[in-house]
Amino acid sequence: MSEIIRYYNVLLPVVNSGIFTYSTTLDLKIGVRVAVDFNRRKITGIVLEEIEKPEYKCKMIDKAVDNEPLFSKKYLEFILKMAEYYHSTAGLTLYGVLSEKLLAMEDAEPFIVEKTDVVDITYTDEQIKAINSVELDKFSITLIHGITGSGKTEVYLSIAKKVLATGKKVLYIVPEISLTPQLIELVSKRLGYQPASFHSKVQGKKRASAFLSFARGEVKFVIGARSALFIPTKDLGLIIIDEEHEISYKQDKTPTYHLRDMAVLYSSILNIPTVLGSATPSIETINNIKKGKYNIAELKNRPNNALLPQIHIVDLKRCDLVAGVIAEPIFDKLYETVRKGEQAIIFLNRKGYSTSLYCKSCGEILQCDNCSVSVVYYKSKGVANCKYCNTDYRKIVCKKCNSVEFNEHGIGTEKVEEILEELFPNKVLRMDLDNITTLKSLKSSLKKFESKEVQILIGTQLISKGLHFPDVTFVAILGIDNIISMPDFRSNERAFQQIVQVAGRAGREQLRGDVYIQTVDPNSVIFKYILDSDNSYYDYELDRRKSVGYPPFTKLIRLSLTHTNLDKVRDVANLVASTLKSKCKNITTLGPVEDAIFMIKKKYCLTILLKSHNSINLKKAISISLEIFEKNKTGAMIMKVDKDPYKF
DNA sequence: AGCACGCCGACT
DNA sequence: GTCGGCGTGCTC
Repeated sequence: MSEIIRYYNVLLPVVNSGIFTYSTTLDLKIGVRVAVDFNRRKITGIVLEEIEKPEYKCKMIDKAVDNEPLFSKKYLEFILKMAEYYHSTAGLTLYGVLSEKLLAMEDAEPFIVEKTDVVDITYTDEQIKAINSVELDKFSITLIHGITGSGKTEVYLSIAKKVLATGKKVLYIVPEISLTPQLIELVSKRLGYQPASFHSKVQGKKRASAFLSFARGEVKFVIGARSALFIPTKDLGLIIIDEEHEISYKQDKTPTYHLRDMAVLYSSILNIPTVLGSATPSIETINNIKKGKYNIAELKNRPNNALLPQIHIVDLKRCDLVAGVIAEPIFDKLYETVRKGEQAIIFLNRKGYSTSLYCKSCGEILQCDNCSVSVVYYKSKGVANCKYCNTDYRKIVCKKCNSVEFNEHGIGTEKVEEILEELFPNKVLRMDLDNITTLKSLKSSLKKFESKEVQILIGTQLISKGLHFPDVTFVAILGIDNIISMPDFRSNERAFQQIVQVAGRAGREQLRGDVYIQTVDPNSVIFKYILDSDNSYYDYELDRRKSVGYPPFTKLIRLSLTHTNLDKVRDVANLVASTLKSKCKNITTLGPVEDAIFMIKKKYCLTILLKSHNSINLKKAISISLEIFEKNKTGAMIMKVDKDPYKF
């Protein structure tokens, strides 16, 4: 008797649809991984469904990797819906969220969970109310809107413990790995064991082990970055998203998904709760609360009755600068803080020594050879660097007049460090992505500041959130004008969030904090709302977005076209835009326009922006665009479709 | 995205 | 006569 041949659709981590049919004599369950031959290479895919014998010829499955499904049906449904939402393909989406390597991994060491001592705390009434407001046995989204230092983490962990008690698993997502040393310690104290962590710095065997152990349900609690959402966790019962407003939750490269939105989608499919937390929620989330889609619980006080810091706006036009960098009133206050033996944080959103260099003889600004941006000067390394293509320029020569003498312009953290080190020797520490490259360097820097070995911490957004230092009483924000002046409809939201988050580092315990912000535009509307310290900012911003027709009141799609040949990419972009303008009158088509950074890595970048209230109309427009593009593109021309874009 | 095929210029 | 540059096309 001959064996029965079955046909399965297999999801492969490749572009185009990613769904291909293979035959086998095996009886396979949906969600098991299989090794197959695809276009002359061996890859691992996931069984999606059994189908009737197709008309075309299929290859045989080489072998089944798992006996029992590693991926649930709901997980696969999630990937398919995610692909649909972002106008992408299931194959490319899978490729983007799980590396081929991780997918192909056959076995890994079990993850070892280290036990720790449990330290319980008592909760405030507000915290108890927030904890009890989350319904645990069904889909719901709850925002914990708590001021900085109000103990949001304790609320998440208490909810997590309730879910863990039912045998289900918990995923805790944080925006940056920098938050985790202090956080992991706290989580261990509450749970009684070390949580597994999963992020880009966990690689190789450790990554495989964390992935597989969580997928098989052996690990109950994982702290991770964005990518952790895509571990096919067994019996997931709760997703926590800390700092839900963080823009780093939006992934730049394809698939350009937003972590928060995908967590909401996934938890609706799984029928489980998601808890969002922030002191400065995104406009999108506040709008969803107003529409009744999300719930909210508020924490308006700090547990130890610590007061929120006092905020002072300093007009740069009306005061002298110390070393050309820091407003004199801010410097005086810093001096006093150090003298009293307290600690200070100086926040500046630019790393390096100077943000640009210009020629002493002809005034030409030094630009990167491959990208249309000015290069950042690093005095300590003696190089100028382009942050887009990462080229280092060691010999710095003016392209226009061959001069080798340059002036610095625009201040970075390295320069602030140099100035303050001279004024306060051995009391200054700098933390940015240049000197914090490993978890070890992060931990040792944090320890230096925690132990009060140094009194002044200078840093970029790396230090803006989640860190808790009891003796910081003074915070200075130097570069807020850089954020406010960005040509982006979200720039004032970002400035608001940045100020409130950084300010929240001050006076978290007994000592009251002071926050000083220096700006050339003290009348900017943003400062009015920060000084008001209620939530009227959100009403103002929602009104403004509505009146100018921006998200969350419309949907945006950004088409970005790139190619080495400007004429060719411009022709195609013009053709796509003009076709949309004539064929899709029910949406607004803007552009094409040259990007703010017109050339990156020798490729020209053009943007077409699509805007509409109606996602079906947008969907139609995208398929028309893709069709026109595919017909007319030449060579390696790329058109990226970015739904709900964050960068312009 | 890979990967191979194929067509043309440069070099032994 | 052959090596290899990269434009083109395909993947059950």
